[in-house]
Amino acid sequence: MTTVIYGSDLMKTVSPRKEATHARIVDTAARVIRRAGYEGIGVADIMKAAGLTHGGFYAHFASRDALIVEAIEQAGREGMQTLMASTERREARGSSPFKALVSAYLSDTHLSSVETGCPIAALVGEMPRQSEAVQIAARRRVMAFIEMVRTRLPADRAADEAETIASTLIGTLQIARALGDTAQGRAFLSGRRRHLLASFEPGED
Amino acid sequence: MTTVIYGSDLMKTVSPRKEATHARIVDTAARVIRRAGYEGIGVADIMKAAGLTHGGFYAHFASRDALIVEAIEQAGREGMQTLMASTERREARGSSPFKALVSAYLSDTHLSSVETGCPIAALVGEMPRQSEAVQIAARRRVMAFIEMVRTRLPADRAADEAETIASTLIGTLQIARALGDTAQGRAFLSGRRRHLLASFEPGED
DNA sequence: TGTACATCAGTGAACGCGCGTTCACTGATGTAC
DNA sequence: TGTACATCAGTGAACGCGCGTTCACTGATGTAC
Repeated sequence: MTTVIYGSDLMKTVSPRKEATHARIVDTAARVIRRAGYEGIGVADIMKAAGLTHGGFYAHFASRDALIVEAIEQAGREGMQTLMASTERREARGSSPFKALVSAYLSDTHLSSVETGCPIAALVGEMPRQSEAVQIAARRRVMAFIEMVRTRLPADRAADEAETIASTLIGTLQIARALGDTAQGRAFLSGRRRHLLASFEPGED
Repeated sequence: MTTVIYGSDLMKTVSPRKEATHARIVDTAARVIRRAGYEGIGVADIMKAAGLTHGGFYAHFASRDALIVEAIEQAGREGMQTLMASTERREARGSSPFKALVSAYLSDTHLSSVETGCPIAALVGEMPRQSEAVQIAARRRVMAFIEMVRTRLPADRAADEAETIASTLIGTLQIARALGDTAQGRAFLSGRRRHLLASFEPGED
């Protein structure tokens, strides 16, 4: 009778070399999964992109699904960091926290950089079709995103507006990307950006 | 030198029986594609579900991709009809056109019925990865949805608000579905529904 | 410091399977006289 | 109305291919004395 804790490294010591390789595979997968989707992430392709052969995969992960779980967590962390960096640059230039967030999320840069951008916008539609373990990891990312939006809401807004704003941001980016990284997609995005910034905090900044 | 018009039946007469079979395959595909995604739609599975064997497929479609194009068009028509029916029932009970639309789109019924619901919410995230022909068909559905929202906007709202509302509706439904057809997903959905209905047309109806 | 051995990360061939597509065919339906 | 033939919708075996996974192996790194 043993207790198994998924994703934990309890009772196992891993060499620094193996740890680095593992991180390299996950980093690669975190990029590929956003570009190509849950079904576009193949074991052999990922390993090749990480400079390895496919046979070694199962020394690092119990299954393809286990990699996907780690890839989502990594993509979530990385996407949030990138977004925060972009948001803070805008704040430094004088935007309010909320406006900085909206214009960072709905920026042309974010439109083009699917691989390094928000994994929720890239993957939310496919989430209901994933295994339970993957869904749990993905839901955590959704909740984290909503909480981040909440911390940046203007003071006069009700806290439960965060969920609606989060939905709007994600839906808008997805539609803009569906229209293409073209004049049409960029026009859609900038129209929504202007409109959202104007409807919140009117007359300010 | 001949002019080929894709998707057209020009110069070809098709028997009523074959036409009916064709429609049956497309109907099946339009449901499966919303549930299982672009990659979840397999030639053999679709044919089996339509009561046929897979070999006959290519008498009806030039390729799997050609089926997908027709499936999107069918899903778009069907999803829009279903939504309009549900919206009009709400109008008949006294809702404004806009409120009726929002509460129909963000209804618990729509949350559960992926197979017969809005194909944009089901598929928009995968659109950028599709063939050009599929993307064109899908973009047309997106534009049609936005135009439908526009016709139902409250009189005091700027016409360009339709794009933002459409994005919010689609993003909200997707996130609710990602949270699951459970208490959590339904709570998310009803919270957004209430919030949206309150923020538009405040004090009315 | 040097030798002998154990451990371990990564290799590459092989597996079974399901996919999209092709094609020779069959049996039912439609047409000509 | 009946017969002979042509057309045509759908069948089912077969194809080449790429997938996730397994496994015996190799060569490099670490450890003991």
